[in-house]
Amino acid sequence: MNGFTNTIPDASVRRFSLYLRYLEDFERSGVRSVASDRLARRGGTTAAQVRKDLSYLGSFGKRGLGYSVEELTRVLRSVLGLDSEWRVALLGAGRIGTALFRYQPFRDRGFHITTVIDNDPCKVGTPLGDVVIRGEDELECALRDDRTDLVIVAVPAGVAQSLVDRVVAAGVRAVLNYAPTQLRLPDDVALRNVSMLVELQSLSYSLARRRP
Amino acid sequence: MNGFTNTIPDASVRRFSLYLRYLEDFERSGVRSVASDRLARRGGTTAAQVRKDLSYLGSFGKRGLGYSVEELTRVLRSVLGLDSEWRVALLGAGRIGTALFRYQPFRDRGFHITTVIDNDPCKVGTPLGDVVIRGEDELECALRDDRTDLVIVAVPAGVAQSLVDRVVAAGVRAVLNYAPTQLRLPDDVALRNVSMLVELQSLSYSLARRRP
DNA sequence: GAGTGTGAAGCAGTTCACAGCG
DNA sequence: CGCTGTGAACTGCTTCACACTC
Repeated sequence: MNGFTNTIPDASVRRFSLYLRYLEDFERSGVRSVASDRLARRGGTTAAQVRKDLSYLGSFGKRGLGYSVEELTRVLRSVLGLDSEWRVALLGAGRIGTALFRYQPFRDRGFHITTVIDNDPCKVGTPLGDVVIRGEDELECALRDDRTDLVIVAVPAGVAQSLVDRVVAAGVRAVLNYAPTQLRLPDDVALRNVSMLVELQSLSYSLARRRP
Repeated sequence: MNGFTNTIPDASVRRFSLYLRYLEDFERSGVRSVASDRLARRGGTTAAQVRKDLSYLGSFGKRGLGYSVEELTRVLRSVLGLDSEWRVALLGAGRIGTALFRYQPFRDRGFHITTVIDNDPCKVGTPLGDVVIRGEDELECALRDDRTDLVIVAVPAGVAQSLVDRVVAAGVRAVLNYAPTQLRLPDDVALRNVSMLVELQSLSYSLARRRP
């Protein structure tokens, strides 16, 4: 592995998150070193897959032994950008938004929700945890003042696009979208869609196939 | 297309959900007929992709014209199993669980949450919407009585596996997992994982790459 | 003419298999 | 000897290109 200018497949990056999760479990149970096939069994992949994924990051496995849990954890954290504290704005303080706001794993990983925006006048000015909910009209200045890196969209489909346009114009370069709509963004903005309905419907597809 | 015994790629099935969403928008705005490149532009794919996907379902486009919005909607609904009413059990009535319970798009699509299970004694016996929360000990009989087709897991990672083992033993064949853990299931049980952390971390990966 | 349906080509991610290091 | 790291083969999704139909 030349160690630079490589493009890591998206699928591998997503698996890094999973490996990290397992490694933290291993670390907690005092395991110091782990081989690719153990990681694979834990995560439902294959040993070759694990090694290929990790080889994108360099080569720090010990042959005949495996990977140092501590070292691999550190590398994955760093690659995934979990060394930095990311400043996150949450758009929408409805049920989904609130649940995300309080979701502990986000906080544990250094994602700090510093801004919450909602257009309901009853909510504006009230606190959500340690943050005061602000109105839509304050969007731009909130993003600027809080130096927002990343936005989580949890508003109804109808208003998502126009809000996100403003977010992008304000310079944010990463969007996690929970709204059930396809957002149009410039190419240089990273976008991830989480569609609960797509997942659920792909399950009902398998159920429907199963008993014809 | 021979119309039978074909395996539709998973990626296509997931796009079906998206196409359906767009078609419903089109239907609402009175559009009767839609060409592949219009669907593609709406969803950020290519026209060839749309046609290939739809060709798995048979061939009912009109050459020179496009697809009937009404017909295509009906076909996609049927393929995705949205004609049936699915009976869903929700495990975990915490913040995530509650938000999912009330999530309107699920209800609109015929996913009916008929059972809610939580192990918090304070919650057991209290209502969540139109359903009374039941204790963990009632899991098996609840699944049986309600003839559950599908289970949504929204409990902490630590208890997810053991609960799901019981769910599978009770005959449920589809699981939507929101718990941040890798579940081990028999091959004949359909599983979809939704990991909010994986998505968020893949965004922080792109952010970290961007400004080295 | 406009737009579908589809083999064939292209490409990306996965798996294999083995040389090489600890 | 065990397990990594990796080119090479493979698999499966995507894109292309064009014959065909309305």
